[in-house]
Amino acid sequence: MNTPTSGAPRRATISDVAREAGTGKTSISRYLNGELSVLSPQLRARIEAAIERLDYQPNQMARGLKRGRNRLIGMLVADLTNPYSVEVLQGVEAACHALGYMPLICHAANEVDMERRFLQLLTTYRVEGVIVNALGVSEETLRPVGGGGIPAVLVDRSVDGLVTDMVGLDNEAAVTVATRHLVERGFDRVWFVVQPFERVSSRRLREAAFHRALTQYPQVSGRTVVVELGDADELAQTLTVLDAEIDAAMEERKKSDGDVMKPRVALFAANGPVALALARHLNQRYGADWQKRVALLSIDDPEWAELAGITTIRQPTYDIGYRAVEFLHERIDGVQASARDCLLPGELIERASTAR
Amino acid sequence: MNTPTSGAPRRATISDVAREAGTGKTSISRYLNGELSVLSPQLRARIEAAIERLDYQPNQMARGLKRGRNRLIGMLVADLTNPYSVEVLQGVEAACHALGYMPLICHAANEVDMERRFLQLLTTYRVEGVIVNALGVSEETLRPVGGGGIPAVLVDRSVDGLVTDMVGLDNEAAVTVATRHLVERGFDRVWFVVQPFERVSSRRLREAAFHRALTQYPQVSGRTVVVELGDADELAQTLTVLDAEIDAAMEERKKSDGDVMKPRVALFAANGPVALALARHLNQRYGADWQKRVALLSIDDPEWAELAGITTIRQPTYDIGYRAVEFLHERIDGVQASARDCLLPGELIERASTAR
DNA sequence: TTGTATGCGTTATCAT
DNA sequence: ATGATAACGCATACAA
Repeated sequence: MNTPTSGAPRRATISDVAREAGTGKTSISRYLNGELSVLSPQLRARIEAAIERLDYQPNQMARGLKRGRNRLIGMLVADLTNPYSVEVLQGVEAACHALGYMPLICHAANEVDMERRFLQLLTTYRVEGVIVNALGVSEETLRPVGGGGIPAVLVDRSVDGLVTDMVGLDNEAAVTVATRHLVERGFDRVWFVVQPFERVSSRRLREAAFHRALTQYPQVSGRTVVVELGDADELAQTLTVLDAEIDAAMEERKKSDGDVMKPRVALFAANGPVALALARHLNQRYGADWQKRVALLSIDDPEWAELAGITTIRQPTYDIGYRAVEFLHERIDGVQASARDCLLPGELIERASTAR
Repeated sequence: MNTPTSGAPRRATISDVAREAGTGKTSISRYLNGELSVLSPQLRARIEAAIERLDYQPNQMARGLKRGRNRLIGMLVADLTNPYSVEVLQGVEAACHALGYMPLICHAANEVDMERRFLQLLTTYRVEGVIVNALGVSEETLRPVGGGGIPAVLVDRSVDGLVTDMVGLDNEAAVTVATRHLVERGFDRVWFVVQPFERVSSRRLREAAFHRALTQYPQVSGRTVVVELGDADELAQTLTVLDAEIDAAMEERKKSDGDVMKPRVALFAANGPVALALARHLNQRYGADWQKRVALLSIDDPEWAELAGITTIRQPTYDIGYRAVEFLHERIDGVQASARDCLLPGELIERASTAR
């Protein structure tokens, strides 16, 4: 019977090492912090040996306590379920690695309570800064960071009343490119599908950009549909209006001499989760060949997009995360610039859905 | 011009509060730790006010240092890109919340170096335990945990030579059910597709279970195909043998009087990532209606599975994460049982791909 | 009921 | 070149 040997045998401390090496703690500390030049080779060797023997590992907590900085930064993610977040995270991790930080990843799981709780928690752990992908609901819950609190940089969305650095997609450009693409491909009815956008800056920006872009193409009719994800039934309900439109377009095509196989209606999903919801719905309603009736284009480029063959705007997620940490790093080092916005360009990935 | 006000104004300490409230630090400490009964209402009020005024928040680092426990546990994830991991994570988070832990999430991104580095890092931060979804490559890198080190519980896979609790899917049962399902649905050529499995226990178990299950059905021909994900070209290369088999089966069907629309070949993906790779490949080679030629069944039930209509075995991911933390909690509390394995049952989700 | 003193594991200051 | 010693912010044994 295998019994994991128990009872943490209390880890060695710096004092233990000092005793083992027959010297004072100061020298050990010096050794640990790379002040090698001031140590005699012999002492240095003894220390090395002692550390080895005791398998000593310095206690970061104690270090942080003394120094006043613990190299911890918080990363608050709204929804890890969204591939976008995970990709950003990879950029964050890479940058942290490069800059010597340890990211404390927190997952709010789309719950405002969680967001608040984690922010508070991060604060008590004295992280040196936070990079937050906010739910965007209330500036109130973000009170501890930014302005008066610890340095913060926002990702993807900004929060009203909170003045901080932020890095995200250049929504205006992305939406413009995407819309033009649809028009050029011959779609004359474009529906922009988005979650409730009043309180989330990126959604709001995208929606606004969509309408602005449309003014360029008077021959195209466009509209915004707001969907509340999460409840599949309610979603289907909301989308009946869309279904009707699609059916109508198909009828028209059949009557005229148009190419029935080429859809005129395009759905423009404001982000990946919306796109997935749409694809599921359409797939269920029209079957596997739903793309013959509607085109689907989405901001965000999740893994399944290629499989489904939908056109997307891929965000520079990795860079977004990386830049965010760089910004934060500067702030932590005390840089005193005014709040900066870093807008990175997206990339149009054209796939079968909107092909000629 | 908005300039984020700078220079952390040094957070208030317990001493500050004591001074502000005109008392000693002990009382503050008592207040913080809920020893309210021992405080006079008046003092208590003064403390409350002082804390409020100074916006005081206890320093967890210092707390942990003193107490010897910081309520931190490490969560080492092999690959956050895999929806499985994220789902497990949600269970972990919920359990942590319930039990008063703060999970320190680390993402190894499939890199052994990262795994080692994070383990080391977690150790220096003196986490009270770790739950690890190991890469499984080497027991060596996991040396600091388990047996002699800090309490650990493994998720999804165990590691040779490392004796610890582990919780994951009941692979044997899952594969048995899945295989039987395929056979009952009339597939007589089943390919089990899996990543290199020698060193990853869950893959190994699944592969073995597949062959064991097959012995029940002599009329079915089955084989294992090993694929190395990540390199699409090499993958396609490897799968040519599969393509040939599929084509051949189709030919046979055409010649005989069988129903050409019903595939006889089924692919059994050992996990979600493999399934996605397969779907992409097939989609590219045979077009959107590839499911008419091959069926696809997968362990893991990612979001896109429903969209694609493939049959899956859904893992009880949330529970896995939750149980893992519970196990860890017991270990931290000093429970001295022998290493436990917790095998949770999967659930067959039948979709169009394998429908009659 | 309240406060004092000591120590957790480190680093920084100041001697030697 | 090396080593006492005093903090860091907090909790606790003990005294009052």
